[in-house]
Amino acid sequence: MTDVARVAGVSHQTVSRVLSGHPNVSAKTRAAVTQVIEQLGYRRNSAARALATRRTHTLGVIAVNTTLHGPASTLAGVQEAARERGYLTSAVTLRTATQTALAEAMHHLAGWGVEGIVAVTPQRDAVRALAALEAPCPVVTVEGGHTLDLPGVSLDQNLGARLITEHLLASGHATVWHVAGPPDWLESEARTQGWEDALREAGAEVPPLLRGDWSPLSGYQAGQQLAGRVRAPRGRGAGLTAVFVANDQMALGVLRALREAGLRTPEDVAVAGFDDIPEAEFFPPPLTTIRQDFASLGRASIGLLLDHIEGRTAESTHLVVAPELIVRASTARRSLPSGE
Amino acid sequence: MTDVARVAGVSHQTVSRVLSGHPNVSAKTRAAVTQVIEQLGYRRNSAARALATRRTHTLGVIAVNTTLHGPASTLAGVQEAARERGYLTSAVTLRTATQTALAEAMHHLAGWGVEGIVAVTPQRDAVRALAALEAPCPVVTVEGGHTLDLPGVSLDQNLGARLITEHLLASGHATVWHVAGPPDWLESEARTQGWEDALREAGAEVPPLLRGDWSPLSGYQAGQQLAGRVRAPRGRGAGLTAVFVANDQMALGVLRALREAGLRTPEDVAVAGFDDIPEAEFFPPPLTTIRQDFASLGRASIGLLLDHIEGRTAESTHLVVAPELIVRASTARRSLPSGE
DNA sequence: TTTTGACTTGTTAGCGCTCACAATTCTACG
DNA sequence: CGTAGAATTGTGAGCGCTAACAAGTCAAAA
Repeated sequence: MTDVARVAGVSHQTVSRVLSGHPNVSAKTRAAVTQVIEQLGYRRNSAARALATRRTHTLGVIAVNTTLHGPASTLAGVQEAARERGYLTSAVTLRTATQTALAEAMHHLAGWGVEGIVAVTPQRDAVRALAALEAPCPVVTVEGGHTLDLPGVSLDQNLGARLITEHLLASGHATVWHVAGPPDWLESEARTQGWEDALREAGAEVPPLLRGDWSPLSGYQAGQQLAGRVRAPRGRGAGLTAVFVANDQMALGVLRALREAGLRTPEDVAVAGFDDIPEAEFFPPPLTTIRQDFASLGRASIGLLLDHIEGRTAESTHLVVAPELIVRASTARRSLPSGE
Repeated sequence: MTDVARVAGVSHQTVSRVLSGHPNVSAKTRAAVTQVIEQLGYRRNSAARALATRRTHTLGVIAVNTTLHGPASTLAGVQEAARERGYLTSAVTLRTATQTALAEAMHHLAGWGVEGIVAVTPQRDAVRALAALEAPCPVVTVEGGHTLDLPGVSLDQNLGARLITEHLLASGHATVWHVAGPPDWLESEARTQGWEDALREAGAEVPPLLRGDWSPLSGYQAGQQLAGRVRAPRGRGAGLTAVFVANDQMALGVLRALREAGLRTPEDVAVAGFDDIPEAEFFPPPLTTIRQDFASLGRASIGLLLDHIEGRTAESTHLVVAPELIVRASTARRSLPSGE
């Protein structure tokens, strides 16, 4: 910077002013300095800047399971939004969101002086641990629910589940079964709740719940159980004609199990998923599901976080994004209620 | 730091020495200082440190398409390895790897004083652009091929394709068709090459090439063409009994197209993929594929990069990792060659 | 006891930047 | 033409840390 100042024949402070876009610099000086900067290929040292301003302009991201479609897309949205607004992001990927792992991640980020943290931790325990941890900076959660007082953004999982369930009911099914995700995931619970609410409101019977762990394998196992129920039409499983699976990956497993049991989708059993992963359109058959705009979710979280950091009091500390129902072949309308 | 020094009754320099693990500090002093640090919850300011040492301990990652399984896993590996070695990573996600986008990303990272960059850019043009760009720091590529003089790590795509092809030939197929990825992707070309080599070595006919763009949709379209060939057994398509698809997502599309055309997998046409995405095991039918250890790839790239940065002359500037063949139902052995 | 050398600790000067303030120049009006 | 007020530029200090050197301490050898 001193070099630039010398060559341009001004003080280092003037160079600094040009770089920061300070208004009180004459057009002539600004042009001259800009040209020298260009010519010398000078770049302002961010460490020195951070030291002097006490602002690192760095944000941290803590995420679990970033190899999955949802978190990965969210991450991309977060990064992009932060970059646009002049911040550096650094992500820490956790295998499991234990209290210690979270604390360690936060410690790591804090060591680098991050000014804020976006936590993509959709598990109830993780959010609780996060709230318990005294953070050295503002924290915003993505899909963290709003039970605790952490600000955050989330998708209206409940609404999504209702949309799916109502769609299936409207397609002529007497009721809808549900394969839920792990009970400690907030998303999982919200989807289950939405499903149950929609059934009750429609006056439909609420069948027993099946659970998986989001993996295709667990969906497959749940699917085998479901297939068994269909085949034994007496008792509680009677009338199993539609299933809402809590995510697309498990739905893939369910579809396989049903197929192996000789059941057709959607003729014998309609199946719907949740997430709209890119593969969903090519499942056997193409899957009805709920599209989540993860990237927007990520962007929104950055907006919220920067509102906090940069002092704009965010009136709404909680943003909820609406989902979109994508209807495909796996829930094609049944012209005649079966079994009559 | 001054506070810590005051409370511990030593100079700030001694505190610095304790923090840096300098050997010449008496055990007693070290213990005392450590305790005060603990007590005050002191954390060394990384900006000041970077300013004084002229080392930011920050690495940049440039990646395309991070929402896909491969890049996302690689990213996770990179991050983890860097964190273990005391570096901060910052990722920039690009939609498309154009020269300008790459330059901008590099500029962004350079502005933050990154000491090295890992580029996950598997496209030929991207690597070329990267090589042309004069980087402000060492750059290591992942899946960037070794045609240019950028150091990097990659998986032996060629070998993977050979394994698949040889497996299919060994299963009793006269030859193997191939649905390739986009021609400007290095991975795509290497897989095509491996397939072709294996066929030639086995003395099998090399059928015409089909191409997709990695998406399930493009696989579906390719699958429709393939199905047409099977149905019209005169001419060049005769004997189409096995297909090697260049990635699992396209394979999903191919499977759907074949199924819709009334062809059974593997009885009528065997299908194999590449990548081993988590869903592959639950495809209809479970997909034979090549498993890639993306996380190790990411870790290896960090190893290579730090070798460069920290001055250890890396003898091998190019690492190649071996893939693993995963055999599943989609290529079940055919007991009798069909059509005889 | 004295001296030597190794070990331990303290002192000073920046790293490259921004902030607050001082100094200078320019503009406009009486 | 003089001067207030604004606009522009320069000066010095300091952000929190480490590198290099200086100084002090202690043990063992002479």
